[in-house]
Amino acid sequence: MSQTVDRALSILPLLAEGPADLGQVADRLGVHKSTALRLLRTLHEHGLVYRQSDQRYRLGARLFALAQEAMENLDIREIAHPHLVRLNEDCGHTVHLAVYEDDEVLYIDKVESRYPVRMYSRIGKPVAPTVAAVAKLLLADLPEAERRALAERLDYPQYTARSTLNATAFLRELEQARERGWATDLGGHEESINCVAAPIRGADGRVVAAMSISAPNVVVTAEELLTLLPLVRRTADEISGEYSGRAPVPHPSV
Amino acid sequence: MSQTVDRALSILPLLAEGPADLGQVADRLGVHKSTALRLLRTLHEHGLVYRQSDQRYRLGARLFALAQEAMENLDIREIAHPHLVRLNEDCGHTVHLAVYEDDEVLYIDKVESRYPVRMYSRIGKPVAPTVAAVAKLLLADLPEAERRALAERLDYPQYTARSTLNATAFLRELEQARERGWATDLGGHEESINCVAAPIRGADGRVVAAMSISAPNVVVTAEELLTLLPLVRRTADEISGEYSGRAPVPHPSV
DNA sequence: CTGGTGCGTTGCACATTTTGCAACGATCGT
DNA sequence: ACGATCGTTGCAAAATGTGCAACGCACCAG
Repeated sequence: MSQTVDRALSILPLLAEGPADLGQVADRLGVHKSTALRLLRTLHEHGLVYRQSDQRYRLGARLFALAQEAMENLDIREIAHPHLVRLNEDCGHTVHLAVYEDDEVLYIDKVESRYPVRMYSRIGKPVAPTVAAVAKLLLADLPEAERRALAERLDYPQYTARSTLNATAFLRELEQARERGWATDLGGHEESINCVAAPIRGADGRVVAAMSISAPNVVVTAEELLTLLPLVRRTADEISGEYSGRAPVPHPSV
Repeated sequence: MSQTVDRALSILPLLAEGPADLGQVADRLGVHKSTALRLLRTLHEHGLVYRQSDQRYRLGARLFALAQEAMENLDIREIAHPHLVRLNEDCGHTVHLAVYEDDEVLYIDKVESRYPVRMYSRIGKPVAPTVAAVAKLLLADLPEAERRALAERLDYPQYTARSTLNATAFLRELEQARERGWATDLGGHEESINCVAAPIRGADGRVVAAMSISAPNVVVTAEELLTLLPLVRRTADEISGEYSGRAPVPHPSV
């Protein structure tokens, strides 16, 4: 807990909301203007913050570069990508890859169903953890204590009538996902969108990532989407096998 | 210039190279392990750094989220995107959107080619400033003093036989780009890839971004690509108009 | 043209924060 | 089971960051 660094880093989410001038930053940090100035200067030297022509500050270019490099270093992503593309070619729907990290679930790769890509557009954005199919699989694999603590800590926004209601219901869903080895989100986030997801496991059997197929009701019904489940699970298992370094892996004995 | 913050931020590019343990971080920072530990802890609390299961550190999730939000707040990008998509539909090639910021040129949007052969580039990745067509336009608009200083400061890697040779040649290219209002990269970065680019201007006439079409020789020759120049320029002008506020935009006049 | 207001910026003295040390504890491999 | 390696903690010294007050500058109104 370094106070100075803590203050400096607090500026970043603040600027993520939009550009701000020195006074605003100082106010929201609760420090003197001169202090805020020095912090901003340091951030600026590192390219994390940019000073636009009207002298206001906003997030800087290096942030993109860093996020980019970080992404490239995720080897699950490297390995999985060709499989995701192939799955997309087979079924035509949107394919997602997600990981869990520090109370958050986030997409790290995506293959669009519609146009030839606009990659990284939503990649990196945190996912609604209580409803997303991939989130259920990732959280279901946490140690029980942590899982329960997290379930209590989360909010349960009612995006739709089918959204997960509360911690109890959520834990039940996680249990089911863990037993079955797959999960769904049937209109829990957006009324007309369904997903089916399968876990990707490392050599030790722990879930390291999860992938899903998403499609709107207008294209395929939930029942039709469920028929793709074997395809998703097979793809996930192939990725698991490759990630573990071994040849195609057997079914996790459940 | 805050020493503590400076050290903490220096950790980020270091971890961007790949995961590292505490000792490695401390060594490369030139500080004591306990110091590095506290810095890493602070970064961790802010989600910029993640501690993986083997206890090594790597860049964290919030970095993605921040980069994401920063991207969404760039209104040039918002405005330009549909135009880029349309241009891509018309010509089929890869379309890029780039901005200049603090000595760096970087892509902030991209629409992939419909052709199987795609060029390698990534949103958020810094662009080779001495050869890229978009870079020439962006740098050509800098004030003369700054432009010359920058030209001297840059390296001139000889990616190919056609890469810009040195500062003098570069400044000449910038001058030409400024006069013509467009620029090209004919095999200057990768032997077989050509680009044509046009500038996007704000209400005051300053160049705020640049866009380009890129295509490999095997798909279209440089001459053929140049025939698309009017299309690129028209699209760029449309975006300029909309960005400047005086154009068919959602909100009517007030 | 002039006086005033709001903003970013600088030098400085104080003290709070950070630092390196050394010792502890855990984990892993032999 | 033992030693080596790595992460972690408390503490005293001091280096660093902090707030203050004054300055410069641009913009606006009188």
